[in-house]
Amino acid sequence: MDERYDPKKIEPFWQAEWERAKLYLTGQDRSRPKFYLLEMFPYPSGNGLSVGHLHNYVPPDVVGRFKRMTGFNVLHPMGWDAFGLPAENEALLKGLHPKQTVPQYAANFKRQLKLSGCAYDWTREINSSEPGYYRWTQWFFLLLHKRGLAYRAVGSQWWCEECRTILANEQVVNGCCWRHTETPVTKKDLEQWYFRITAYADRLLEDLDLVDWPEPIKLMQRNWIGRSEGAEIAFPVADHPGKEVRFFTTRPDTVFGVSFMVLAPEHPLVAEITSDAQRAAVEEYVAQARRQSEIERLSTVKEKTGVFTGAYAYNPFTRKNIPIWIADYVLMGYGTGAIMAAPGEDQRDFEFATKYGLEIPRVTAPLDGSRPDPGCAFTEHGITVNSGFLDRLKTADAIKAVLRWIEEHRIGRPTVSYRMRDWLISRQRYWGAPIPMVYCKRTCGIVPVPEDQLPVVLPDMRDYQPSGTGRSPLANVPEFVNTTCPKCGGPAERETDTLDGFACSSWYFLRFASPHYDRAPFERAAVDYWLPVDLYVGGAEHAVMHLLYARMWTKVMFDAGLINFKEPFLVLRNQGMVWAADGQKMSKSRGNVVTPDSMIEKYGADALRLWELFMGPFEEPTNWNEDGVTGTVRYLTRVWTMVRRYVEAGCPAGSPNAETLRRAHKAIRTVTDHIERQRFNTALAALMDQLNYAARLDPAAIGRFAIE
RNA sequence: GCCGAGGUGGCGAAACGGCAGACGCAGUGGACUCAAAAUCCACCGAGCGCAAGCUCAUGCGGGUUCAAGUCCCGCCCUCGGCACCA
Repeated sequence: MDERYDPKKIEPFWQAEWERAKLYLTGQDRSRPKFYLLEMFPYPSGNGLSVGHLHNYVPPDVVGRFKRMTGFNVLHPMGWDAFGLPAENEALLKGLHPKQTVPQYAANFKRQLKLSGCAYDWTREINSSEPGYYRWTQWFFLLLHKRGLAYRAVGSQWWCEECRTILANEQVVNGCCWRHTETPVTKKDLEQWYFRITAYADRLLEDLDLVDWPEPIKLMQRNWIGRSEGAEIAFPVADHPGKEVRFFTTRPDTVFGVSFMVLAPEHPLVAEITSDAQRAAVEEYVAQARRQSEIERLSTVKEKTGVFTGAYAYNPFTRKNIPIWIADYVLMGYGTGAIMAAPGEDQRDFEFATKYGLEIPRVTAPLDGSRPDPGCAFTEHGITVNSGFLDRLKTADAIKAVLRWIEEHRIGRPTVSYRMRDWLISRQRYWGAPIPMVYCKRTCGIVPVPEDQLPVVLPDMRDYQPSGTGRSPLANVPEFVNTTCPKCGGPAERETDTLDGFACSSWYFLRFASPHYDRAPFERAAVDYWLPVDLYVGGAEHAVMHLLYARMWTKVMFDAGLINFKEPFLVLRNQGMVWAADGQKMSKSRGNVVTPDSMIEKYGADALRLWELFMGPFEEPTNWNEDGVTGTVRYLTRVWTMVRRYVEAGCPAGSPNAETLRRAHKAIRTVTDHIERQRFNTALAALMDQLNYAARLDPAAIGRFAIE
């Protein structure tokens, strides 16, 4: 044995030894308990992994090793989220092709993870951009289509001018594209494919109770889904027989206080009811609202604007005609795109009414008998007043009474509204799984590609730049586009949009159970054994993207009888973000990136790994600071020295005294407990404490027991 | 604006309502060395004291309790999320 602790000698030797002994292959003995450990699979970037990324991989790796050593069959795989905007944008920026960059970058990630001593079963490596994988992503599209959960619709949708593609709502962050955080998104009208995630809104909400996730993440999902109970009611439009304004409200008890109505500028009724006198002003306002980017809309959030349409609606409760306005504070995408305005009880309506001199009736009085503040709306529940048959009822009872009334008079019904919209999955981009649909030119219309004809292979294209016209670059490949209808054999064209990259990551956790299976996306028996994931680790930034989508797909598969569980990730933990030493994001352009390679060169992989654990609490954000690595190097050196003394003493069997035994047991208990609760920093502290004690003892006094 | 997380030594941080600061980093003194590095030993929140010890300390102000970093009420600050959702 060497004199000194020298990681440069030890680590390559043992890493080669692990590989030779196939030590980290997934256990196959199904009589053992299983543990499926998964980190969110990364998109392979040319920048390689930083020590910040490693904070996502090393602590879970410790859990995996711990579980393996305590008798579990561990599935701990790794793969590449290779399709989608991040990979394609990076390749475009470098003037390269993702078909070359992705495998190259993935190989580098793999090299770094191995260098860092992470114990993955690399025989299960997957890459979502390979036909053997995306074949099944397409298969899932067909499954959703078959189940009525994929549909095509025209709509005004978010468009990123940088990415030159439509984005889903979840992928718009602060009014900007999630990949280009400085580029405001704009609206574009296109016919697009959607997944009906809203059909799962209630189950996505309820089943959050089944999982052990960080509360803030659950809350973000609840808010994103945004369930509201209320009523949908229709008021007739005066002088337009048969026309009515349908609206959603959560406060039907305030109907007697409705003094005007507001439509979203995009509302289809606007063109039909606008009076000649108001037409010019209305059209000008609609055009201006359309031009506005999301950012501009947000920046003017305080000041309400709108225009009178010249039309009136009839309020059957007050039996008065009330003016219909348009305003961009009413959103076409929520409810019905129209509201009843109760300015006495809604602050937004109050501000609007104040600005445009509209009537502000008061129909809810505070419970304590005081008068509402005349300077703002009274938005709390209270006692209904000035409201005919609702007078003197408490808000909750008034709501019930109105619901009965509107159902009796057939002008409305109780209903539930959600903020979440359907998931728009068409991308006008090259680097994704082609949507497996065909448009028959003659008779059959939209036809799904038969399952046995999958994959619809992504054609090779040298020039894969997004066009910006709203059509995917695939539209420029006639051999791809022109095909025959699978139904009638007549001439047909393929769908040229590709699937959102988040489709790939909505089922990858299943693929790892049987990554090479080629008769279905997964082998049922393997999935029944391994799934759901027991510990899932990744960043909180995916709270309402990947995590929501993957939950939805899981429920679809459950409904289709493909799997027997409802939630894919039983336990979720978010590692804290590691910022650079300067408190900023680690990035090449800022020159503040620290790579695992350089750290390992200086201190060794084990010292780096321990420091990743010891830096601070796993789930807390932190700034990178490598001063403390000295401590973990020292710790490893002391362990080395102690073991060497023990070996030099001839490995005595030893006879530990009661105190030594007590301490050893306590340390084992603490370390076990803390690893299981992801308290890696304190688990290591307990080990250091134990070393401080044991290092003072005579080797003969402790024996193998305390050393181990 | 709304929702959430957090605020403890010079620094990273610990702490079932029970001796605040475990474990480390940095620092100070010592041993070893011609010397340095490494290693080992001791000290290491602030103030007073030769010392035993005393006093003050967990963002601020109140409260509950034999006992509060921890529980309750009201503020301040930092970070994260949502952002006119009717």
